[in-house]
Amino acid sequence: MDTLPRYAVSPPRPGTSALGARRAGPDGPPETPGGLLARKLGNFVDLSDQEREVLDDLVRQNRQYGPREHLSLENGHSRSVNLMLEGSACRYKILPDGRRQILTLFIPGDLCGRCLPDLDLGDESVVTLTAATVAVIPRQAFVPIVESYPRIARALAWNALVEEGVHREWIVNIGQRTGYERIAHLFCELFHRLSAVGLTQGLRCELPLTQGELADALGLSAVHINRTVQQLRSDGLICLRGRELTILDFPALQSAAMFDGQYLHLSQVARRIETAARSYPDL
Amino acid sequence: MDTLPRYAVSPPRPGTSALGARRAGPDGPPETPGGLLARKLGNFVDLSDQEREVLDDLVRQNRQYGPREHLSLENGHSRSVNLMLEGSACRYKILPDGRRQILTLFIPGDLCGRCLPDLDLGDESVVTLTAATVAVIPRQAFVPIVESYPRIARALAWNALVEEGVHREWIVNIGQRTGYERIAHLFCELFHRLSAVGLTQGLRCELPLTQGELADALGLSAVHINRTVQQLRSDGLICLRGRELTILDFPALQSAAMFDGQYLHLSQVARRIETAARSYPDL
DNA sequence: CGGTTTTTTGACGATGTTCAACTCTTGTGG
DNA sequence: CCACAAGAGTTGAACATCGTCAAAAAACCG
Repeated sequence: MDTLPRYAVSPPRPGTSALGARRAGPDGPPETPGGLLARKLGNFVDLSDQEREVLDDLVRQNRQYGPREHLSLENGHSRSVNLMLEGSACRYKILPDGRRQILTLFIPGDLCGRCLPDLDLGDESVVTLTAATVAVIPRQAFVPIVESYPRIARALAWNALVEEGVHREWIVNIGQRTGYERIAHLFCELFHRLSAVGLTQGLRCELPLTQGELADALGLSAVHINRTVQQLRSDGLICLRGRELTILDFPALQSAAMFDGQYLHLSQVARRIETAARSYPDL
Repeated sequence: MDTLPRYAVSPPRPGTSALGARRAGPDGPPETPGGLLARKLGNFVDLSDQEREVLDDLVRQNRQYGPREHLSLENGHSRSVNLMLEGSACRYKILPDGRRQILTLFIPGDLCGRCLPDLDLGDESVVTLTAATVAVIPRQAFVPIVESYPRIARALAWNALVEEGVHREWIVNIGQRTGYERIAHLFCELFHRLSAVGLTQGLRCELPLTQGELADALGLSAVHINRTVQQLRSDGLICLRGRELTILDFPALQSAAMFDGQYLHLSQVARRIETAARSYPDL
């Protein structure tokens, strides 16, 4: 209800983010671009080395934007799918009077656009939130892969179903939780997802949104976001300086948010975070 | 945030509704049970008579609950899909402290549960909101049909995509619109969807939820729903007596809600409603 | 009818918004 | 390197929206 969609169509915006500078997450070797997709899908299905390679090729063989640009990504109606490699983006919708609702957040590893069938998305659009690199993969390129590799097909289908599950969880979040709980919940979700692609260190990660964008994602005003974040800080749950988010007390944050990560289907990640939370009791 | 999930698991509830008593909608012949599914999917793809028959057989050949019972429908994790024939149902999720959010409303013609792949839905559940009749179709039964009838396959896929689109629209609705706008928007959506399956007469339909359930669907309190509905009444937009909803001024309702039915992909319906709105300027 | 659910009402309080100004940071260009 | 501009974060005060509690009235069901 605040920030007007200034970047609705395309004008670039000064890049600020280092989200995506993945040298070596605490949990895996440095990645090839396609490795990111393999890692993401590996959360849903065990992939063989060959299958990983197929995915890697898929990404390598397709056009890739240069690093760190601000783009206005095409929406799902187009003939291609965007794989986020670095940076973050969102899908949003604006009401006639300018209010904007962010519908989906995309972080590295996320596919924005459905791989197989897709519909005209109407008045929904996609823009980057930070400087970003994306691989643009024609939808057709998925067809032979899906036909020859049923496990990849299944993983892609699951990926889409999980994305839906996230939407349903957002409905719960916005519909039922207070501002305080909502923010806590989004932080939990983001941390889990970032961790799944190796973009966290300990209990620290980069928050891929400004407070104004948080407001548009959570259905709150930017001012209220600010005040509530301060509340979270003074309650000792998080430390947020600039874009750097550190979770100081993960159990407390999760319980304040009534967060249950089940819907993300990232169970290994959940376990890893739990141990991290134990080993970094404070910082 | 009000009504606790009294029917969370199964206990039946006195049937009240006549939703689904479709003799002959103003827009089509009396239907066979499967005709309802054909009509629904026909919104997305033109179906041949043969394809309609296939769908009809699919429904006829599979177990069907007797009319007018209250059921606790299994959620999508199960091996079957529920086709609503009469009555209404919803998918919901409850937070640990009892707040409930309704995620999806099902009306006749809706499939509750994905036809092809599906995931464990976690802590989401489905219950009927009124007495209902559903056809329980094993997921496997779809496989041969999808393989032999690509147009049906496409229609089913579209159906799923539209359902997702509805979820995204609900996020916008709950996140950005005021209570007044939210209710108006849901009324518009429901009227369109009911009209698509022939469950409206002129500008009248049966509202398949109580005010308390509306509250849980829209993220408002039941009291606020009540007051806001009164506002809608006194503004001359609707007439709501019991479960009977009459839309008195469709253009005004739509514009108050900033409703754009595009996301429902029911364009023929939208046109039909428009003419109805002209021919029944008042009642 | 008699009990139950649903709708309605009132008073009060909490949560969240608006507007406007100010500060801080960050990136840019001189 | 510094000055500057622009975006982002922060603050206060007034206000609107919406929730809670409690109780009554109305509608509905068997």
